[in-house]
Amino acid sequence: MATMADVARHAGVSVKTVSNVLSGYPHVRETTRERVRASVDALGYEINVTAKIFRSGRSGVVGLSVPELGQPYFGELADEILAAARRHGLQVLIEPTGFTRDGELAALRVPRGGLVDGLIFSPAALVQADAHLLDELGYPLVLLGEQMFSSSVDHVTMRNIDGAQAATDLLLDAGRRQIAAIGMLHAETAGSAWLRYTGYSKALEARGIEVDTRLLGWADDAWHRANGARAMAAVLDSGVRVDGVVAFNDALAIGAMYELQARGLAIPQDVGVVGFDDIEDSRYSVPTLTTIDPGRREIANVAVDILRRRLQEPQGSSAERGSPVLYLAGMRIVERESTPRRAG
Amino acid sequence: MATMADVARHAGVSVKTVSNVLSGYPHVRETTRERVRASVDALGYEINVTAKIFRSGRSGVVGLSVPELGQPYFGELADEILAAARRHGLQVLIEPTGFTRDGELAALRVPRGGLVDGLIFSPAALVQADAHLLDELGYPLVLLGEQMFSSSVDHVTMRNIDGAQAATDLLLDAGRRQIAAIGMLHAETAGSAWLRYTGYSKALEARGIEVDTRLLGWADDAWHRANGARAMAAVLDSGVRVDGVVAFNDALAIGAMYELQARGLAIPQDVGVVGFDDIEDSRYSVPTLTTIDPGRREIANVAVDILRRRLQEPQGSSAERGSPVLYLAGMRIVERESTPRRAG
DNA sequence: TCGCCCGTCTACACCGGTGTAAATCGTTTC
DNA sequence: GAAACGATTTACACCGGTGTAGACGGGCGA
Repeated sequence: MATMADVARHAGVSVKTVSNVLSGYPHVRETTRERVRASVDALGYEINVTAKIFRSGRSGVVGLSVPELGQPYFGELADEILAAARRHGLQVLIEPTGFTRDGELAALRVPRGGLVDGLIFSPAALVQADAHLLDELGYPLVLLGEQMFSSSVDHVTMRNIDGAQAATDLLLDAGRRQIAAIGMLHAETAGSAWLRYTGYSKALEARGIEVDTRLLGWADDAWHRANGARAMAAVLDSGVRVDGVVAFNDALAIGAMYELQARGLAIPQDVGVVGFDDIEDSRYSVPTLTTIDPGRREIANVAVDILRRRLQEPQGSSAERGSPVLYLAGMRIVERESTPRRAG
Repeated sequence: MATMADVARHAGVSVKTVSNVLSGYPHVRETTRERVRASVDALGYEINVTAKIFRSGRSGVVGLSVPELGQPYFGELADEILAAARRHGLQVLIEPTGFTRDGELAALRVPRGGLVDGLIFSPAALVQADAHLLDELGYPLVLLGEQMFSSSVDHVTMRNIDGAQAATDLLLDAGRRQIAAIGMLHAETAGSAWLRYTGYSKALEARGIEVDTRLLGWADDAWHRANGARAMAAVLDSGVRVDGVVAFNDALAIGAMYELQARGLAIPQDVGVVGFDDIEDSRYSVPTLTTIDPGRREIANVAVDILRRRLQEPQGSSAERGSPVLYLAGMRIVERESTPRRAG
C-alpha cells in the first residue's frame, strides 16, 4: 500500500508538502497542489488513519453506552446520536451494557490512551456508590439521564418528573382515579424509574389522592414489553380496580395494553393508558398509544454538541474546563387513542 | 500520562521488557515480571491503544453497516453482533445507512489503512450495478443477505425463500386463498423483498393459484410499520377480497394488522397474518403475531466467526485466501395468535 | 576448562504521519 | 543593490509502542 513518502517521491516534493496539501494548509502553490493531487490519484494513495490518530492523539471516535439496541427507544436514540456525530465528522463505537452494573462499569473503563475520545453514557444499573467513578475518568463524559450521580459531569436529560406528572394528569383530568404505575424499580438502581414515579405521585398528591401500593407494578430486570405485561397482570391479580395506567415507557405500556386486552378490558373506555418515550411502535399499536415525547432528537444533538465542546478544551487540569452543563430537553404530550378525550 | 518508558525507568528494566510482560511473552523471570507489574500499578500506567494499533496495523474494530437501528430487527441484530464480537475481544463501529444507496456506498468507503479491520454489511439499497464494488475492497467483508451481488464475497443469510413459502403455506393450509403480500419493492433494489416474494409465489404456484397483482402491497421506501399500514390500505382499497396476509417483515405485519383492525376486520378469523423476523414486538402485538424466525443469533455468530477467520488470513493476494463461504442459517416457524390453527 | 545452548534481557530501527523551526525563493521597499 | 518580508518548502524530531537481532550469563556435557 502506498505511503505518503511514495506520493512525495512520485510528485518530487517532500513528505511534509504532501501532508500540507492533504490537510488543506493554505500556503501551497497551486501548481504543487495539483501535482501532489495527481500523484495521490496515480498511486491510489489513502492516508493511514491509524498513524494520523496516533500522532494527533485524537481518534474522532466517541463511545456510546446504552443498555440495549433492541429496545426501540435506545435503537432510535442511537440512530439520532450516530446521525448527529456524523454531521460533525465523528464516528461512534457502541457498547451495549445489557442493563447490568458490570456492563456499565466495563463501558466506563475506556482506556485514556484509547481509541475513544469521549463517551456518551446512558446509565441504567449503576448505583449511588459508583458515583465517584464518574468524577475523574480522564476523558470527557456526557451522561444521558438525571443528575443523580455527580454534579461534576455534564448531563443531558429529559423532564422525567414533569412528563410523568403530565401523563398522570391527563388521566386524572378525564376523571380516572385508580391509576396504576407500571415499571417500578427497586431504589438502589438509579435511573428514570424513581423520577417518573415521583411525577406520578406528585400528580396524585396535587389532587389529594394517596398512592395505593397495590397499583404499583414492578418490573425489575428491565423495561421490556414482557415485564409490562407481567407487572400489569400482577396489579390486576391483586384485585384492585384499575381505570388508568401510567407506564414508565412505551414498551411497558404496550405490554400492559396486551395484558389488559387479553382480560377483556377496553382501552380507553375501561382503562386509559399513557406511555413514555414516543417510540415508533406507539404510533402503530392497537390502539395507538398516548405518550410523552421526551425530546429524543434534541437530547442526541445536545449531547454530541457538549461532547464536541469538551473535546476542544484542553484535557489537563479541571481548572481550565468549563463548568458542568445540565441540559433539560423539551417535553411534549402526544395524544393518541389509548386515552379518553380530555374533559373540557 | 505515564508511558511504557516511564514504567521501564521505574522498574529498572528496558522498555521492551515491559512490553514483553504486558503482552505475555513467556521468557521473563518471575521476579522481573512482578517488579514490572508493581511499577505499572504504581504509576497507573495504561497502554496506549492507538500506538499499539498503529504499530500492529490491526485495530480490533470491525464495522457494522445496517440500515437503521431504530428498526427492531436491526437493533436486535446489532445487539447480537456486538455480543458475539465482544466475546472475541473485537469492538464494533456501527454505520447506519438510512436505507439509501449513498449511505451504503459511503459505508463501503472504509479506508484500507483505517481503524476498521473488516466490515459486516447488510445491504438494502445497493443495485446490481454496484456489485463490482464489493469484489476488491482491500479488506474483509461479510455480507448479510442473499448472494445476489458477488460470488467472491462471504455471505451469511437466511432462508428467505423457504421462510416466505412456509409462511404462505401456513395460510394456505388453513384454507385461505386470497393472500396478500405486503412489502413489495421495485426490482432494481436488491435485498430480501424479491426473495420473499419468490417464496410467496412458489407456495401459491404449488397449489395452482395464480398471483393476483391486486394482492401485492408495495412499500417502497423501507419496511416500516407505517408502510405496512399504507400498503395494506392500498390493497384493501383496490376492492380485492383478502383472507390472509404474508408480510415481508414483522414491522410491516404489525402495520398491516393495525390497518385491518381499523377497518373492523378480525385477526385471525377474517384475515390471518404472518410476519417475518421474530422481533420482540411480535410477541406483544395484539393479537400476537405468527412469524418466521430467521435465526438471527446464528447469523450474528457466524458472521463474526467468518470475519475473524478472514482477519487471520494473510491480507495479500486473493490466492492465499480461502474460498468464499455461503452460510444459510436455520429457519423456524413461530405460531402465535394471528393465524388460524392449522387444519389437521 | 571450554564451548554451546538456552533463558533472559536490551538496543535500535521502524510503523506513517504531523509539529516546529528553519531554509529557500521571489518580490517589494528604500 | 541590499535589506526586509511573506510565501513556499523542507529537514528532522517525535508520537509510543513492537519486531529483530544480538548481548549477557549460568548450567551442562565433553
